[in-house]
Amino acid sequence: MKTLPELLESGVRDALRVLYDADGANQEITLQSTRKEFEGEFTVVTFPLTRLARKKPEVIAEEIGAYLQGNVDEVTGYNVIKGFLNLVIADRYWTKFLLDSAVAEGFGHVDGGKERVVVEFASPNTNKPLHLGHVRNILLGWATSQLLQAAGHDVVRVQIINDRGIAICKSMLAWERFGDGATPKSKGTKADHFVGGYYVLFEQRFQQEYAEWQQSDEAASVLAEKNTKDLSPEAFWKSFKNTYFNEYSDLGRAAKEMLLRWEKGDPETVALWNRMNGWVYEGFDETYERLGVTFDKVYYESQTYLLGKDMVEAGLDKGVFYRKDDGSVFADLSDTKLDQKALLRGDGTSLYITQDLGTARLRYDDFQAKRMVYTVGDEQNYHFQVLFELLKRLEEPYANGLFHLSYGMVDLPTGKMKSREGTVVDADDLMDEVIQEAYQSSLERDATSELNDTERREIIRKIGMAALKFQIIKVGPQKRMTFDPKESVDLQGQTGPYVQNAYVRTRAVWRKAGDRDLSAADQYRELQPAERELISQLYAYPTLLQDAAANYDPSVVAMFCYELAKNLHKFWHDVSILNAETEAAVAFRLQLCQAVGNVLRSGMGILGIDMPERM
RNA sequence: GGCUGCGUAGCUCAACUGGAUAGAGCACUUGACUACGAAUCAAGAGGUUUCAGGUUCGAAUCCUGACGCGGUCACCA
Repeated sequence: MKTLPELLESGVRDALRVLYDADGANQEITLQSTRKEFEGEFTVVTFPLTRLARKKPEVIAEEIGAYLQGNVDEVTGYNVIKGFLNLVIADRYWTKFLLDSAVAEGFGHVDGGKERVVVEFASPNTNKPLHLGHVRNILLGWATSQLLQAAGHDVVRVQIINDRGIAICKSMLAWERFGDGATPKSKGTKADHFVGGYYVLFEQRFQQEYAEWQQSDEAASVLAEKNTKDLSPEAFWKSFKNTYFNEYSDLGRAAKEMLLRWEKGDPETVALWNRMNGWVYEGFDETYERLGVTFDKVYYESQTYLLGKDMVEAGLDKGVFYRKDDGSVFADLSDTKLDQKALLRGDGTSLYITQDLGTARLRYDDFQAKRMVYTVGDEQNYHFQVLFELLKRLEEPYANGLFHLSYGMVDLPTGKMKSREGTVVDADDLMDEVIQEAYQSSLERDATSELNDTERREIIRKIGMAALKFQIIKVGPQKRMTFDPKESVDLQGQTGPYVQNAYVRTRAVWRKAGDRDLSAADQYRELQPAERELISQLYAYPTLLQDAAANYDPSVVAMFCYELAKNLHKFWHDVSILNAETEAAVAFRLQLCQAVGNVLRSGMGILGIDMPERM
């Protein structure tokens, strides 16, 4: 069966041929949904048709409108405003569509049959707990993976955890030296926070050591000798910090030695590393569960950081990379404005980018997916441009299916989050706060007072999480966003709870309706404006999911849910459901509530937001 | 500085990828619960889309330049 846009488009082409004897085959027909303030559901823009028809836009619109009304069954009316032809679709088309298609469970979703796609998101380091930045990443990545799945793809969810390197060694060293054998259990601290605490402790001790050292004779001579730019002592010491860590610091040396021992596979070091990372994963898993996300496979950098060298060799054989005299390997990407990029060091060891080459291949071997999505912040745009270009030059079979799902950083009202300044918003704290907010708000209402404590807590959790998730996902991914944790999140207006409330209304009316004969629904004839609005919006849902998936953009699903909820609220206000004038109207409106409720639950489900039955 | 992204109501964000009078929410003002749930609805006010040119039937959107704010420019990850 043809869709409405298809019907209307071919109708317009017919009209062009019949009315103007013009071949419209190559003519783009601009069709859009009609703006709220005008009557109709679809609009044809006639400005572009003036050349074919050789008439004024208004005249063309009038003539095509008349033609469509006369020749296309689904069009029962039209109106013309300037060059815009607004078309009114028949009530019986809408009622049939609702009862035949839209009320069905799973409406809008496509079942399988498409490509397999790997979606990577989260991908934290193990030295500190998850924060607000990770939250955006995780929500975005999860929603996108759900969206791709709803659009019919076979989705594999993965993350790669950076579990090695100097950072985790700092935590290990601090724990070893200052920890007194404490464990998360003995301290009663969430395990990843426990480990993160030692990372912070290391930094504090290091700063202390550095400050003391600055008073020494050695420091005085370093200052005299190396402060060539004549900086103030404070400024110089700030810029000298890395050098100090690498060349003078006891703690720095100890951390680096630990890293070396780890790389050599020293059993004691590896055991400590396993123990501390194990704690971190325990904590991460709790946070992931609270956020409602899961992974099909977890990769660890400790297992992938040596990969990719063979691909570099292959690239050398192919002649797409070159080796310098000192033994280092480079790719010349200057023809694509990406400059020269190092792939192997002079000593033959690999780099970040090398590892990513290898990991891409590894994933392809694991899943045979020709599409892979990387959910990573926009600070790494350049990195991924280079990575994808390299994989293309290596002629990897999946090279054309790679997508960097880039998103903007999350700022606080006070500016950027800085771990040094302690302004980082912790993920677990944030969730606690929004749920607390939802709790306060629920105290002012009594809609759930007949439920027991467990049930109420569960509802409040759903409301708080909906507020948080919706607030973040509704913003387009590439946009940098400001998030105010103090005001936590709103529960009214353009929010998750607002959408939930619309859903809860559709459920409440059904509870009240009880068992009822709905067979009269198809006798319903004259649609109210609020009903037409809702149905034509439902009609757009399947296409919207496909478009959103093609653009990797869950924010449009969020905005759609909001608009649908808004129209449901208006409908609720404008018409009676159970007290409607006829039995047909009651039955039809109940079905409409059912369909809207289903779509709201579906759309919000894609975003990772649960719907309560009451609130 | 090179490359790159962004600049829309007091604030947080939209604008179907070039279409109508640039829309929502928050905050502010004002109405609506004896009603299927008021976490709701209705109304008001709020704009030279940073600025200056250009392209065309038509520009927040495309081009050029200026100003402002990010990101990135390691044989780091």
